[in-house]
Amino acid sequence: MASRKPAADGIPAAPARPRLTVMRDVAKLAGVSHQTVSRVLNNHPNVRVETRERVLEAMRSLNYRRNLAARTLVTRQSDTLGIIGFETTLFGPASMLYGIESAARDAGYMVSIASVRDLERRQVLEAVDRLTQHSVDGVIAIAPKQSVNHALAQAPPSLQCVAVGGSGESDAAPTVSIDNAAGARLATQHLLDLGHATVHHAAGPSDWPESVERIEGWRRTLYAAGAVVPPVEHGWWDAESGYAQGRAMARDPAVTAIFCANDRIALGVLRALHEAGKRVPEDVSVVGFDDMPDSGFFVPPLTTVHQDFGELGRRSLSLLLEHMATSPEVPPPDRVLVAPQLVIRTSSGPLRH
Amino acid sequence: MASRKPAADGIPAAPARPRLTVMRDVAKLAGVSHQTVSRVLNNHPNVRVETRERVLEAMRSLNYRRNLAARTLVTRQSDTLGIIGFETTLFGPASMLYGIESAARDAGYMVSIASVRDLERRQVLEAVDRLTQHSVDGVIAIAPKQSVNHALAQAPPSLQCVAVGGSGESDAAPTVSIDNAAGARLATQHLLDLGHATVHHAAGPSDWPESVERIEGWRRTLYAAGAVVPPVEHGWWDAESGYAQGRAMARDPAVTAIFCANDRIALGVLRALHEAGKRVPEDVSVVGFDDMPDSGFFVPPLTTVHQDFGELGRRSLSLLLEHMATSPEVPPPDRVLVAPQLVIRTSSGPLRH
DNA sequence: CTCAGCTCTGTGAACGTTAACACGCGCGCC
DNA sequence: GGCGCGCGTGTTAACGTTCACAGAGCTGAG
Repeated sequence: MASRKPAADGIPAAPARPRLTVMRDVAKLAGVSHQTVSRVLNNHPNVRVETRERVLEAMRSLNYRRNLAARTLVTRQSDTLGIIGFETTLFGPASMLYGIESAARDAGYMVSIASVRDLERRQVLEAVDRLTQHSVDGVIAIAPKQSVNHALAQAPPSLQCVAVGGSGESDAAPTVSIDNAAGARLATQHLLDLGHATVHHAAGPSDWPESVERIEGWRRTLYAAGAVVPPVEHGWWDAESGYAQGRAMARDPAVTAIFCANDRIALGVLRALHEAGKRVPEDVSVVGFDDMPDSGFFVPPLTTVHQDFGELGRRSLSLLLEHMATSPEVPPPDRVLVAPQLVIRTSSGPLRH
Repeated sequence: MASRKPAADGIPAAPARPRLTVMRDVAKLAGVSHQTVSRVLNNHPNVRVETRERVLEAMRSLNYRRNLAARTLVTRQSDTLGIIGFETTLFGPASMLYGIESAARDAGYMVSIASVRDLERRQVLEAVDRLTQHSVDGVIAIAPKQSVNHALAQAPPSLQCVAVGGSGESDAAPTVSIDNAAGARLATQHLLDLGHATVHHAAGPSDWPESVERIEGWRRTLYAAGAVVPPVEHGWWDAESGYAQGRAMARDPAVTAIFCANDRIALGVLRALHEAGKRVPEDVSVVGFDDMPDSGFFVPPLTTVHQDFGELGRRSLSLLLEHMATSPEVPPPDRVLVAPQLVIRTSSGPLRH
């Protein structure tokens, strides 16, 4: 029925353009002007209910959808937000991405994504460029390294950006992140309260603000408690690095409590401890950071600091929207901190011999 | 320097529109018509090199960027692809997403994402609708459930879709997925070869094709080897489900080898085994599926079936592009299978008492 | 009664690009 | 020498919206 008939008249072939239904068609059917249709679409108040109803009906019967490209052309806004993604294959960034996307959808925005392989200025700038070219209305950068903020500072000033997951030290863009220092404090204090003389730290990379802030929080807490601050070695965010650090620590009998920069590192530490014949938590307590989906099923179930990545995404979106609403004269960029939460499972406990 | 001056003449305020640089400006500077600029931009052959050079120079000096919205309006293609995402917070889907996005970028496409909270027809259709409205040129659906294919069948026929990660049983769209049956065969045969009388299976959800195909591959392999096929219980894709299934299996002395539907389930199984005092692999061998980043650091390191999610993404993209290139008359949809690979670590071994 | 000021609607002109055609020029061929 | 043809370029008209106006009809105050 609905199949397109080959033009039966003299014309050899129909033009390649299928002629989609546009406002004019709706207008004609409803017996109004295209402008009235536009008004209905944009919820302009000054349309008689009766007229509006007629237009709506026409749109329905023609299965009309407005052409966003045309709209974007004239309004210069696309109802699309850009996300600069990094390592989005990992749980944390992937969750933020999801959180942002959900929130954006609820706010009526589409989301386009530009991943970067690494966080060099050039790549970030190129991502920004790709996004601008597709005329996004704003950008959220999953930006766990300083370099991103530097790059963002070079973005066209008309483009609103917010950075999520990084440090707030840049003045390039407002930032939303977990309160890493608070999380580290929670974890460290928990271990101290359990009676451990001090707490060792299996750290992340040295050039990631998240890692640095966790170290800082951990260090301060020890200092405040008058405990000795053991030296830290930096690693990557994965289990392999945790395993390496864990092996070293397992050899040191002074180590009775380890705060890991994230759950994956904790997984590696756990394995190293296991191989060294140390029991957790009887001999050594371990605490992670992130609360990945399965960390409750590590051996033993991991005590960890829970991050609400979804909340992070939502907050960053609302911050962006807020900044987009105010005029482009730059207000002092804010930093939003999301409070983390300690989840106590069985990998931490008092020292027992 | 480049700041906008307030109009000094009689006009009270500059119009809100900042007047961005357009083809006409470039044309004027280069002393050609805007059409020539367009030709340069689109690499039309019939432009004298000298002219092209002049235009390019003008574009550079004006920092011109073409307005994609206008281009989309007239060409009816946006150079943007849509992705329908599901559970993109998990490693597998997140990796596919990343793989698709990278491949798309290399092919000159932008990627917009529409997540669905669950895979009901209505939500999927709504996602398709959102994407069409933003005039994407094609859609890749991360579609691990049958319902998605059904929904896709209802999408406007002009919209090219490919489904990734699902079963190929639908005729709605071409599909690319891991060869789940082959993967299951690899795992099962490996355990059989190790000398186990039979292999138990910790399964995923019953309504996911991936899960069903893995069961099927496992079952066939046992059958072909003349081994008894133990009953399966379905669960979810997470460690919790694996833990529950693992506890039950730990009680059964006949269980000496367990093939898990994914690595997270394997993690739970490992924990259950550990708690029950069973040694892995001495008492029970365990094999997973996915090869998540840290499964090499489980206790013990997990033997598993490696999926190349990046390849999956690339293949689905090239399939989509291929289908977009051929005219809309629907060619019989293909199914592309990506071969998985067994990664042997230490969680599997011969039975030892 | 008149005129200002609402409410509702229509008309024409952007927006910035590509498509379709037209034109002038030089070249080779008969 | 005429003619056809390909090359490089310019001119004009879409594409489907929204914006800025203008105008018709009504209301109510002076």
